[in-house]
Amino acid sequence: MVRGTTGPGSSEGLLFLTDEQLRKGIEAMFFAYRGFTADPDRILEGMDYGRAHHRAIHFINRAPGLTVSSLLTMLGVTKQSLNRVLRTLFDDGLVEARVGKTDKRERRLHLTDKGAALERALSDAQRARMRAAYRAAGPQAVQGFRTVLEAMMDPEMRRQYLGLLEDAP
Amino acid sequence: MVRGTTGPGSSEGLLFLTDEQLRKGIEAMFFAYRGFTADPDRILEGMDYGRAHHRAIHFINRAPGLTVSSLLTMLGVTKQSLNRVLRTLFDDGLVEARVGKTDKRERRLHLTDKGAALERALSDAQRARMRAAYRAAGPQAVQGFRTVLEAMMDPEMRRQYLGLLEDAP
DNA sequence: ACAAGAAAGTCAATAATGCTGACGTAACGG
DNA sequence: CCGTTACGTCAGCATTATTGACTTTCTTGT
Repeated sequence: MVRGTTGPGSSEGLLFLTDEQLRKGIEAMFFAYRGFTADPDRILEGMDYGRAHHRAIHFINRAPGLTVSSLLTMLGVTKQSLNRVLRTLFDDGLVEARVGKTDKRERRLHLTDKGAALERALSDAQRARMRAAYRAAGPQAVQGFRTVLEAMMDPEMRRQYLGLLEDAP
Repeated sequence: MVRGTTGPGSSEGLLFLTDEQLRKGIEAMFFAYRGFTADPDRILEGMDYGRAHHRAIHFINRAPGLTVSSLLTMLGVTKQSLNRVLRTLFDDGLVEARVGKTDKRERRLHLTDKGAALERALSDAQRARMRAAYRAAGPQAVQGFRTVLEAMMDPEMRRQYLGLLEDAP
């Protein structure tokens, strides 16, 4: 479906990028992102949490012991905004903060068992969808998918993203 | 971390999908979507509009003469939510509604010249980013990108999406 | 012809997520 | 000791979304 009118360019080295093709890409992003968030949203709905909580939980699980300000940078929100979310996660015993060892001003964030359980539920759902999409699309498509997404990020975000890939704990 | 020297599976027919690989895909979606919306957001900020207005304008431009309920379905929001957005667009003279020809209950939505101008500004910015990403990634990657995104949509959204591709008015 | 129902608009209340600005506390580092 | 950093918090506000209830206008099936 990508080509339609195009045909050419697709297989060769040249890209014929019509506005029409670009718009299809834009709409694909829009609809796909809805699908991407649909499953976790469904799980979270009615349990007093939302997407913001999911994102916080995701990154705390991804890099246990990260500081509040690191999380702030990753999520790209203000500390006031994040704080509201973190407070409910503390209160509900999903996340705990440990005072930094070398720098006692820092709060190192960790998931509790309860928090890890919710994280698993959320990411299982999201991974299942991702896995299905990957399977349906095939290996080459997966490679291309990641490549385009990476190119679409702001340089700063890309740095974040690649940074995450490196520092395997 | 099975991947490391990945190589495997990538070129053959088999997919080795570790949780680690899937998580990378998930984070790529997250960071890329931020980039995807960053440029239009920048344009809209401080002019009293937000992402919701952008989306409405996009689809009205995409399918001029569409009805309110079609737009509702595409955007996946409630009519009360959409109405607030549409009202400001009417008031500011960016969108106009024409009574349906065969069914007078319908309001067929169109962009005014002013609305079309804003649409162009918004989509130029978004297309520029998309074009740059496509160029950087190459033709094969573009194909894969669209394929995976399509597979990631909910079936209903995919129908919408494919429907849009066909009915070029 | 008339009732059922669809398309659209509206009022009101509520929630989640984001923002800015202003302060306060504790701890690090020179 | 003093400036800066890390974090938390209070207050106020905007945007985008939700549900529920109700009205007007118009189409359609019996």
